Amino acid sequence: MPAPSRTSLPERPAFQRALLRWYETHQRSLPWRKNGNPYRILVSEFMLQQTRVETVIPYYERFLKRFPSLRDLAKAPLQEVLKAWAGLGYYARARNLHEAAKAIVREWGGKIPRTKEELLLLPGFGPYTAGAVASLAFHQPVPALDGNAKRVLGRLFPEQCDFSRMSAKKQADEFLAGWIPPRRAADFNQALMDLGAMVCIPSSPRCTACPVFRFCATKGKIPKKKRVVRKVREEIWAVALVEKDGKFLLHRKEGRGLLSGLWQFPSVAVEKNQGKRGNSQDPGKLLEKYLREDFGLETRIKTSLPEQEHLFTHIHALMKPYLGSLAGTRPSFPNSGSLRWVGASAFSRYPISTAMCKIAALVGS
DNA sequence: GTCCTGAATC
DNA sequence: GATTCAGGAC
Repeated sequence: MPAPSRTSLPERPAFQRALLRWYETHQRSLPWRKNGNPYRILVSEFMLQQTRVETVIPYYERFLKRFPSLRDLAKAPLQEVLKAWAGLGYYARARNLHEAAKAIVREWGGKIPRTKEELLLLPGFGPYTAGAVASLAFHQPVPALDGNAKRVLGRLFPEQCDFSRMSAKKQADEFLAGWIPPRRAADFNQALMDLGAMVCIPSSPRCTACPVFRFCATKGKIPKKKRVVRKVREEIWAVALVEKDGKFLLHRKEGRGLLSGLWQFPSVAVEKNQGKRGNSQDPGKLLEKYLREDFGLETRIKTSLPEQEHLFTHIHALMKPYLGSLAGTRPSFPNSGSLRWVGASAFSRYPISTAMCKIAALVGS
């Protein structure tokens, strides 16, 4: 393969010195940076996928108290892991982290693999997370390009690191590999990310505070970011608050889709174009039908409660909550694995999404 | 395309 | 109050 282009680029040692010197005095003080513990770094990197530092910190602290070691995490039930994750979003990350911990115990004797290639084989590890753990925890000289670092490189070296081009992604990775000081890989990668977070910010970068301004090709000129037009679909969810003796029916969502593994009040999607040609779309009736067919429960859905809205990346959900009760003469009282009667004060013992917490709040929690 | 949430900004 | 933004893996 051709060597990365090194023509018309700054002296690497000078660039590295400038960046590392800045990092020594300006680095962010983050809980997972305190003692270089690979497990703590691994947990933080999973939480930091698609999630901002300030959001992660309280979850991180609680998670580490609950699962102090990789083996603690590996032997815990998924439900416990999800409970510690509830509210943080992107719950596949929690599943992947749990699966990865189990795989590391099973296949690596509980020792986190040290190389990017080995880490990439584990669930939930993509190029960034594998590079981050390999470099930050094990000081391997490999790239770890998060959104911040990509923006920094895209501005510093737009020719070599044009991340708008798909084909250039690999090229940029190889380019960066040649710039990592072999003995300071962790500091160098973190310096790029911190620079992106604090100085080379998305809009109005603070170029006067930049330690590598003299190496920068664009001098803060913001490259036009491609507008990501994502289409959001509107959904209406009928949500059943079935009450019995002060307890409510909770249901664990199965599968691998949206909010799977988390507990919710039994819900069904309602067609939007209701009312036309009498296609029975009364939310209450739909819920009764759903509860009867899927859980064998005869219920009476009654009062409607105030609608709640929740916005996901790709779904704009309007939740219509209804109070209901059991109707059958037989006391059907399912407390199976995925169906429970739970008092409002005990909701917090279950992993419940932020969306469903809005519903839970209606009946006091 | 699917998967989430909270903060920033209009 | 509604929209945008920020952040990776599969």
